[in-house]
Amino acid sequence: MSSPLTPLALAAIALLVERPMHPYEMYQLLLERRDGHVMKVRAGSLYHAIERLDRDGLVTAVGTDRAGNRPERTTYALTDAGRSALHASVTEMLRTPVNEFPRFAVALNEAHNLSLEEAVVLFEQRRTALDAEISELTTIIESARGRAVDEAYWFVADYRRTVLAAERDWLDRIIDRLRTKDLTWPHPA
Amino acid sequence: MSSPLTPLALAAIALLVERPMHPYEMYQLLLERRDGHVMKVRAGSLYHAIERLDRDGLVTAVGTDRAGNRPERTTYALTDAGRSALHASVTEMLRTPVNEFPRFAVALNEAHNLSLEEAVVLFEQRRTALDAEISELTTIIESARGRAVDEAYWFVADYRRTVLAAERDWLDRIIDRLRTKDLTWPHPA
DNA sequence: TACGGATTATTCCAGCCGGAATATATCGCA
DNA sequence: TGCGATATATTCCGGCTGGAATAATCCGTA
Repeated sequence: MSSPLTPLALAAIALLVERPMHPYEMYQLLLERRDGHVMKVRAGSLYHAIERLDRDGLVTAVGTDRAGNRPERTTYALTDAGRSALHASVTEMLRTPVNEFPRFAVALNEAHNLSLEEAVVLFEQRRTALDAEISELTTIIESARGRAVDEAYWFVADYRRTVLAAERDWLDRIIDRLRTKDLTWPHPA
Repeated sequence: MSSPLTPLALAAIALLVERPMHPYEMYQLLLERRDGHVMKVRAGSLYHAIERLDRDGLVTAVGTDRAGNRPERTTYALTDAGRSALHASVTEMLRTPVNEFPRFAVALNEAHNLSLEEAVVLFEQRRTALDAEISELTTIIESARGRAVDEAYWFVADYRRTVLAAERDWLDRIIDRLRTKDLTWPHPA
């Protein structure tokens, strides 16, 4: 019926599987659980996402409460349609790879606008930055292992690390081949 | 001054390095050169992008011509500011890795909402689809090699293939571990 | 030569995102 | 007890994307 759920919409629905809550509570939980590593978590976007879910009948307002004179908080609950949408979305997103056009590929495609020397330096800098990210992910993974968390809750970190490591290794090969002039480069700009 | 160039804006500027042209001509060239493999090429977005580049002084209208009674076509040329912006953007995009939050990672993060059996099937289907994409990329690479094109013009395909292969290998390991129950899965929904 | 379909070329609109603005309440501390 | 800083909670607005609408011309063909 509707287009596939946006990441934030999916996350919101997944939280409502646990229990009804209001948007700001979801926002806090997403930050606490470090979902920011996997998607962009912005309060503004979250409110918009929930508004759409409500409009489309995937969640429903179950009441408002008010603490002090703060704005009313609307509590939302999951509907059956929402539960199906979660299942359908996750299924589809796992099953089908889609090219999401990473910016790095765009840059590679235009890299010939730079000189070979410039490119080598930039590739080296990227390589270093990737190593740092990979280390961070390793720390996260070790910590989760230590706390004996079910692997299904953190294997996304292992996935990310694997892919980043592959990019780093590719960069290493390219840098080496650029240095030895094994890889031909067009006349610099 | 302005925020980093969008992929389409970058591509437009890169085309104007060759010679001045009008938007539709850029659009055709982008399709011809298969830039659609690296970014989303939509005519509507391209016109918007060029409008912004013009507003920001990175390109400038150098005249209009008219063939028959068709709408006037405005030809654009690159400015010095545009040339610098191209260089700066490519430099920055090559140098600094940014997490772009791939949808697959989002789905992995919510995969525990499915049963282990469902997940295995979906992972297998994804694995198969990835193999097909990898083959396609290999064909493209072989063809470019055969035509002795400078490698800098197609190494983005090699990059994509490398990353996809890493994802496939990761999936293979996960599928195997799920089958042998080596990887623990939370109580299914 | 009349017609339909593809090509050429651009504009428009609705949707999503995200930074900023807004407004109140609470807490630490001097 | 008064003050600023931070947390709570939501709304707003501007920007980018992309599908659809629009419109004229060209081309093949019957």
